[in-house]
Amino acid sequence: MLTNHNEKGMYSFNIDRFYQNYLKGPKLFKNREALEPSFIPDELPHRNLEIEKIAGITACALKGDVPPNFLCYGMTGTGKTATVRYISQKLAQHCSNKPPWWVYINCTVVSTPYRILAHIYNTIVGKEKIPSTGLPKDVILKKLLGLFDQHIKDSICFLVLDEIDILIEKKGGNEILYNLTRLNENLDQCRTSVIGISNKLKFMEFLDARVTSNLGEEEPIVFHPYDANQLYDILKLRAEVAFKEGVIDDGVIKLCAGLAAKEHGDARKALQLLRKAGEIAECNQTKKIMENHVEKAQKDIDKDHIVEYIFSMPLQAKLTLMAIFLLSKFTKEHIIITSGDIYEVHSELAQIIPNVKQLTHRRISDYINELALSGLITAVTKSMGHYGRTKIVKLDIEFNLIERVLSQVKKIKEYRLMDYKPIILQTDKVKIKNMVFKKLI
DNA sequence: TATCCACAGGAAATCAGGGTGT
DNA sequence: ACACCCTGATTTCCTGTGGATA
Repeated sequence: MLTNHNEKGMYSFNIDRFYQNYLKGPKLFKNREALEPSFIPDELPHRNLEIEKIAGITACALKGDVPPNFLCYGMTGTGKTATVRYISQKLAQHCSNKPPWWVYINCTVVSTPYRILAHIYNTIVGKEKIPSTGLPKDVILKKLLGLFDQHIKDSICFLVLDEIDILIEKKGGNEILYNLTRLNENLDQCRTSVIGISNKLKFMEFLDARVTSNLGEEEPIVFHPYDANQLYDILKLRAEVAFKEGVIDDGVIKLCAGLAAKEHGDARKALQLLRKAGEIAECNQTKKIMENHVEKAQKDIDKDHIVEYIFSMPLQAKLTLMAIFLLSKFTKEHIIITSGDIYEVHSELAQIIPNVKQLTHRRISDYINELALSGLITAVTKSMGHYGRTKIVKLDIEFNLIERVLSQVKKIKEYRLMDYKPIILQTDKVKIKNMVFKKLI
């Protein structure tokens, strides 16, 4: 990422010269898409066992029979989605009559029962026929059944539910899965089959017994993380497609593979690393991708994730983070920040910005948990004995980075919150409490 | 040893904002 | 205009709790 100049205007970036030089520089990429997560290569190394199993389960679709529902487990970047997509391509190639339909549903994006039904319907029709809200669920289900029989006559439709675990956490999740897994009972002309893809191995425990029996007809297929050597093979193949000849050495690919292997063998991450390294090298106008580009890429990716994540949070979550930031900013010693403090400061901030509601303890508590889950902060519940039970919160990423990101948030900039000193910190309340707490810890 | 603090965090209710069909 | 639907954010109500202190 290129640095923007800040409000003090010390650094200014000449975009025209940058583009001119960039165009003059060497071109490293041949086919950048090959490093995208959506890209399906001609072969998937080290997933033979999984491919074999899924092919076995789904083969009967070729003869017009209904494949059983099944599940794929494995951590992010272990090739679950890619394998399923790969199978779908191959199946279509070998189908003599009507190839099966495939509807992909990413449950992080399409995350409610209503929207899943609407998404399936709209995908099959190819148009936005069902509105984003408004109709009763059972009405849509009926419409969908009608559509299946009409539109997919004498064929099979695979419903792929990616990140299916997200669904279970929400209310109505079990119900929609139950409905989807027994669609066939209400269909005459067409048959459906559900493929669930999950990151969490434990998610079956949260399923209803009725759903488990529908979905667990087959042994789940487990995708194990890649090791460094396997990641190397994957990267090597993709790099050959993505980069021009001689642009990247084996050593650099090995480095990417090694770094990604440390993070539970995530192939998606490895590919991202490789692409970013290529982009950095291209920006630097070097002819080859070097190891230092990979190192820089690694740092950039981490930072980009953080920045992107913070920007994507709702305003109230940003203000909660802001409260934590201010608490750590205005206290010289290493102070102990509790959920109570955060609530107080957040309330102050909410009063400064018009049309921002002051939230309850309960809600702030949830936001703190979300921030902790995302890795921006650490929050540990601790009992202070007579002084009650609370959460002790600590910022977990670079102070400067948080400062930089938060200061770009519109409302925070508009109301000059970066320099705001919370009233609670102007009293001795926090200080006194901290003296007691420090002794206890 | 009972007490009591300052919350944690689950469950259900409520509200607002998007929509529908009649 | 009206009754009703779905969703996401938040509130309300609630019970639970670790351990210093009286």
